[in-house]
Amino acid sequence: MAGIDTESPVPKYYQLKEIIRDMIEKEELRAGQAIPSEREFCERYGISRMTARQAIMELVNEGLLYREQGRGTFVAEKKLQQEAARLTSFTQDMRDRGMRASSRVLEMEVEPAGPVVARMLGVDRGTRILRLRRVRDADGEPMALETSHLLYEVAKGVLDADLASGSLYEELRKAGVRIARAEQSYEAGLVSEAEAGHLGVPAGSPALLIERITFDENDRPFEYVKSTYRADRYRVTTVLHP
Amino acid sequence: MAGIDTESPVPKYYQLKEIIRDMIEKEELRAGQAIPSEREFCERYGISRMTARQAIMELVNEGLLYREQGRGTFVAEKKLQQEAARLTSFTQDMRDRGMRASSRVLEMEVEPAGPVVARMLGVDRGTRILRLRRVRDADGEPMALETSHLLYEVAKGVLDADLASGSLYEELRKAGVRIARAEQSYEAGLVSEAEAGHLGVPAGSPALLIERITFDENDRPFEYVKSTYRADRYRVTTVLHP
DNA sequence: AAGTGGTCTAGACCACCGC
DNA sequence: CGGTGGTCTAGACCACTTA
Repeated sequence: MAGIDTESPVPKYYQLKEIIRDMIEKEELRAGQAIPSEREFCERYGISRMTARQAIMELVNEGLLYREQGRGTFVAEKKLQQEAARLTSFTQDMRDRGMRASSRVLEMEVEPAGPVVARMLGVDRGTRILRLRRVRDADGEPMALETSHLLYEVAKGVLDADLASGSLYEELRKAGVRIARAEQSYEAGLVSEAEAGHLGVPAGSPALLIERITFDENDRPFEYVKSTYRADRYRVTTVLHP
Repeated sequence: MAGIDTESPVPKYYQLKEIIRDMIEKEELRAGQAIPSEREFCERYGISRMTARQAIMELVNEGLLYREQGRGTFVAEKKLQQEAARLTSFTQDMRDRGMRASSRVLEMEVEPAGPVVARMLGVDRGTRILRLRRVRDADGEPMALETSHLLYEVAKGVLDADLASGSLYEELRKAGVRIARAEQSYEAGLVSEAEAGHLGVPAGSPALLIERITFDENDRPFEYVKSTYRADRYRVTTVLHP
């Protein structure tokens, strides 16, 4: 990417975005380092300042860069780049937190949907559901207790996968399920007697209860998950905008 | 908000943002409805198109509006607005949940920043801080206990505002503080002996602990808030994307 | 054809920062 | 002081939608 092609149907500001992204990816620019100034880009590529500005502002919005009045524009740290709440698997979530994820399957059964699960997944009561109950460990110690309810039609392709080590989402993606979005809720609760042993904390300890409904690309829910996270090991951070 | 004040130090594009936000809040514009065109705003307020455009683009980025090429710009549905977790005041949050917010001020003092507050706000220890401790009620019943630490330099303009009924953010916005983003974390915990009376639940009840650092448009933190929400009345929902 | 948003120009003045 | 980003102007041509 040597320069900007004026003849191209691709907008100039977009070409500049790609150029800057490339520079960062190739580590010509490192985290914390200043990128060339707006006026510098104008001269170098023969574009107007507003155009250079649009490219830079969009990258700032995406979290790749940050600006400081009077000083310059800088490459953001990786952790700042992941600001927005992303839909990730437990495996990826733990990796981001610098821990190693593993799992132990407690139960795995095909059963008819009960009233709650049927409502959450928008299917008739009695529809076949794969229920999967797992202890999720981080660095070998219990982090959460998780119960997934998957549409059997979707999940049957992953029945024989090794769910102890691998990621369910990884398996689903290989099976052609494209995840579009999820609705997730956070609530505080207490660890029950039944859960205490699996989580390795006393009953009555605080716990973060997370519920999630995951939708495929046709906006159909295919998974309903309830998790109990140990409050002493887990917190959620997000960035909010006005 | 009748028009745009050319003499004001507040940028024109930001004044226009406020005007559009107001129109939506007062339901002069409803979800799915088109807002005036860019050129219409230019004429109405005597500003250039790029300025009107900047205001609109930022509101699109924030999820309040969406644009369709050749058709116009429209007000987003509420549920779409909340897709990316939005930064709202307690007052607005309760309104969205169909409840009426009110507050009781427990403490309000100017004091030097301690080590934790100083670190969270990125200032020197001893910097003057306005500490505001409030019970936040929803429909007249306790919902949360909230302690705000505000930079005194920023907060002094709102000292005499009626914080019992009004929104702190509303007051800050009137005072010219422009909120850019916030970092918020969720954690589970238990209600302490000291908090139990204020919240109207027994000590040891589950509680959602929310911490927030709010940044102005220069990326300077000006507020650090710790809140304890009753788990039986409050849960947080967000939409995640892959 | 008229109106919308999408892109772009070539300037301008300002506030802030570091030297 | 010179350089940076922040704001703003008054135009321009384009692609797209709707009528």
